Amino acid sequence: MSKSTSTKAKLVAAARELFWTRGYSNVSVRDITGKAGVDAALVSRYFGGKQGLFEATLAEIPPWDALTASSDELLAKAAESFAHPFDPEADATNVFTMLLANVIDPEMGGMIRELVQAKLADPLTKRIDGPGARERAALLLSVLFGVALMRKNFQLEGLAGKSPEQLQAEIIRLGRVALECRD
Amino acid sequence: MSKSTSTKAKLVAAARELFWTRGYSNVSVRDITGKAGVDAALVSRYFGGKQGLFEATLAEIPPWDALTASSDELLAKAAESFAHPFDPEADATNVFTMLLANVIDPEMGGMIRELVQAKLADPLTKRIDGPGARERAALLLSVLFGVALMRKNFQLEGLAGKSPEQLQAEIIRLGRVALECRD
DNA sequence: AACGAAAGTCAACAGTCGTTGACAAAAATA
DNA sequence: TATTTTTGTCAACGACTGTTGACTTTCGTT
Repeated sequence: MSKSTSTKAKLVAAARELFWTRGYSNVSVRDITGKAGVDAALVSRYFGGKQGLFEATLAEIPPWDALTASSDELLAKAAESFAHPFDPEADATNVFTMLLANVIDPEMGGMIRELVQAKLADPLTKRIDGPGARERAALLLSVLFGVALMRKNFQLEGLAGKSPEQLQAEIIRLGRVALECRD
Repeated sequence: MSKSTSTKAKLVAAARELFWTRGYSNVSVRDITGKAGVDAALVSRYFGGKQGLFEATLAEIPPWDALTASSDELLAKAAESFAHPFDPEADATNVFTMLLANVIDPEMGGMIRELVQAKLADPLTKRIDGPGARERAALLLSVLFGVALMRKNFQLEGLAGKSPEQLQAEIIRLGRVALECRD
C-alpha cells in the first residue's frame, strides 16, 4: 500500500492530462506510460486495461459548484466555471474540456452522455425547478457548452481575445434568456 | 474517364457518410471501402490516401444559405439550418454534424477550425456589420452550435423531444440576444 | 539471514492500421 | 485482331495498438 499507490497516482495523473485533452481513443497506453515514466504493462495490471484507467480518471470528479450556489448566484457561478478556466494550463483538470473531447468517441461516448445527464442536466433541472425546468436547463447547458466549444475547440477569433470577465458577462446575458420561463 | 469516376463517386459517398458522422480518425479505410464495395487499394490510387479522400469529401460543401438571406430573415434561416436537419437520416449530408464530429480530431482539427472561420465566422461577421460584429457573430455561432451539440452529441433529454419548429423558436430567441449591439 | 509476497521489467502475442507494388482483367485505341 | 492504356485485385509490408506471461528485482515479515 505504499509503492504501488505512487505509480498508480502517476498513471492516473498522466492519463487524465492526455485523455481529457485529446480524447480517449486518440491516446495510446504507451503515450500515458511514457509520460508517467512507467512500464506499459502496469496499466493492465493495476487498472485492468486502458478503459479501467480512463474510468479511474473519471472517478474523482468534483461536483459542479454552481449547483450548490444560491438561486441568484447560480447563473453567475455556472458562467464563471465555463468562462474562466479555459486556458491551456488548467485544461488537464477541467471536466468540461474532458466532456467535449470525449463525446465523439465511439467507445466512451455513451458513458460521457450518461455522465452529463446524471451529473449536470438532472441536478440542474431539479435545482431550477418550475414548469419546463428540464428544457430550460438543457438550453442553459447549450449556451454554456456552446461558448466553451467555440472558444476552446473552434478557437473563433471573436471569442479568443475576450477576458474571462467579459466572457462571463456575455454568458450571463444569454443564460438569463435561456432560463426564462415562458408559460 | 467513365468507369473510374463511378467508383470514385461511390468512395466519396461512403466516405462522407462515415467521416461526417463518426469523425476522421474513428473511421478506417477498410470501413469505407467495405461500405462502398470497392477494394481498399483504390483509395490510395485515386485520392492519394485516406486524407485525400477526406478532403475530397469537403470539396463540395454548399455555402451556408443563411448568409444570402435578407437582414430580417438571417436569424431565422440560421436557426432553421441548425434546428431542422438533425435527424439521423440527413446527418450524412449535414455540414454542421461533420464540423462537430471532427473538431477534436488530432489530425484534422486544424483544418476544421480554419474552415469554420473562413466559411462561417468571417462571412457572418461581414454580413452582420457594425460595431463588435466579430464578437456578436462568434456569440451567435456559440448558441447555434451549442444547441446542436447538446441535441445531437450529448442527446440531452430536455432537447431530444423538441420538434424542429420549437427548437428553431428557442434558437431565435437566444440568437437575438447574441446579436444585440451593446455599445 | 532466509523466505515469500509485492512491484516492476522485458519481449512477444495477435490484431488493426494505411499504404505499396506486382499482377490480372477489361476497355480503348490502332 | 493486336497493342496499349485504364481499371481492378491480391497479398504483403512495416508500424502501431492493447494485452499477456514469464522473468527479475525489491521489500516486508518471520
